[in-house]
Amino acid sequence: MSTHPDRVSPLYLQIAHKLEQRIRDDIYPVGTLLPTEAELVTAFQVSRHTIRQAIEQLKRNGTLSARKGIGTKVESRGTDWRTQFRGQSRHDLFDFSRDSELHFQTKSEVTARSEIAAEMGIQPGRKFTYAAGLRYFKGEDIPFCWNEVYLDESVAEVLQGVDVLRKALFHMVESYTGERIASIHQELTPVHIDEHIAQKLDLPAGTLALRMTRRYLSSRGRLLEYAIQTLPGDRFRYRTILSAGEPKT
Amino acid sequence: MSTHPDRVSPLYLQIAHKLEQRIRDDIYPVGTLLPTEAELVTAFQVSRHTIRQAIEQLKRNGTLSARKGIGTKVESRGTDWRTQFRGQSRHDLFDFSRDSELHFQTKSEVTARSEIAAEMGIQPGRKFTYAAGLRYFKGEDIPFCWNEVYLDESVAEVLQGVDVLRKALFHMVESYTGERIASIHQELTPVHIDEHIAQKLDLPAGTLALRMTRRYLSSRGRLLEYAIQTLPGDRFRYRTILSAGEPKT
DNA sequence: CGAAATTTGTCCGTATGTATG
DNA sequence: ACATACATACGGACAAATTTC
Repeated sequence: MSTHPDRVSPLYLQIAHKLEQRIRDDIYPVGTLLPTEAELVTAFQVSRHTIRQAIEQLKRNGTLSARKGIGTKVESRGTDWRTQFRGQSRHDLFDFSRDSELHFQTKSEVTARSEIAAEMGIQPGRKFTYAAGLRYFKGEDIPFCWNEVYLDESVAEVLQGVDVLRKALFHMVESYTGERIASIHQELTPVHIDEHIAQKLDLPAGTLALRMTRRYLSSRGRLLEYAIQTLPGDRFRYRTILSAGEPKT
Repeated sequence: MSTHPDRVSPLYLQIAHKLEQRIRDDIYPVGTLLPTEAELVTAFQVSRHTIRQAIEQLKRNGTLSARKGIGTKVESRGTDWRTQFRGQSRHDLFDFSRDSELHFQTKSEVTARSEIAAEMGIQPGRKFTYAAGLRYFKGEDIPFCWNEVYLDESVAEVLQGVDVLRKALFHMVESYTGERIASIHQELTPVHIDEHIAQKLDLPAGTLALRMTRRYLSSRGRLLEYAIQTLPGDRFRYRTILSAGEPKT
């Protein structure tokens, strides 16, 4: 019926988000059991397959866990990006970009000088497009992160005319070049927010933060994108889940 | 050793393993496309759903990636997280168990009270063995990290009589129980080092640091070990590679 | 102790949507 | 315009683990 061809996210993701929300709202408190799959099927009026896909998502990031004969348990409300950033695979970066928006404030052409070149791990002198701005969660007014990006001149075009970014930038780079980003090198360090950024984020200077840098490399090892995020530490945790190959049985 | 020989693993896992093997054997070399799902269906004589479950597994750990209209690409030779503990740089946190030693200073029996229980994600009242000490790189005199460990009483024996730890504790737990640690939940936050720890590390109080917590869970979801590391931020960075291609330093 | 009910896990079949070439 | 290939979504059936009676 309502054939709305609007580019909506898949059903199972919509349901995953609704479940997350209900967990955050303590409708499904941590430590309790989720309604059974059958109940969710009738509640959401979708197939069991779709429900299981949604639950699968949330199991993967540690929000839920399930056991045969028992049910599905709420393990944490950790999927709120405001309090926990999960990172383990490219996919998590997609999720992150989809749930937030990056509003650029400045853009310029720069040449990497020695210090920043060393930080980026490249030879000095290469040209980049630099862009920086605030990242907001969709539907919120308060920025949660200061975001800087260096984009290699060979792919700088993808940012032309873009004021608000709603997708993962590296995915746009992939589409543009037709080549896949082969690896992403990520670093985390604790920092004090400097005055300039503190002002943007409306925080006192010197606040604790995580500084996350990512180097996006092509399959030939060329640095195509370098991104820096400054994440206030009182509101953020970086979280990963390392899981062994063989699940329970 | 072979305790449960007659337990059959699910079809999709068997297929996932076969695919992994073929990738390791260069039958499906890195960088090439896997046979299409339809071809795999006829090759393995299972439903497409099962093939997709197998591929799903391998996409999750970065072995495969897929794009609509194109195909499924072999990204790397499958590695579970155990192998990521090896072959990293000296400053990578995953190196700890191999390159460093943990010298315990205190050990005691504790009962998890509400605050710490909430932090650990368990019910209050459970008993643990608490141990804490300094971690040194092998051959160095200066400690680089304050390390605290909570060990569930069911496995507390592994620490008895141990003053210096040279192996990964969770490996010892696995050997002791014969059960594999199924997942590790890791969190990173920026902190100021408190006076007590600063003294141990010979640093001024208030120094920037990374606080890393790890929750080691059995396949049943039971918390067996909880570890906290406080890492001075001026000397350390947390590095990871997402969706790793070959890490050719 | 055993049988039944409950709940998640696995597996199959089918159809349609969407991005790519 | 068309074929290809993965993504999403529906349906049903039985297996395996657990709790309940």
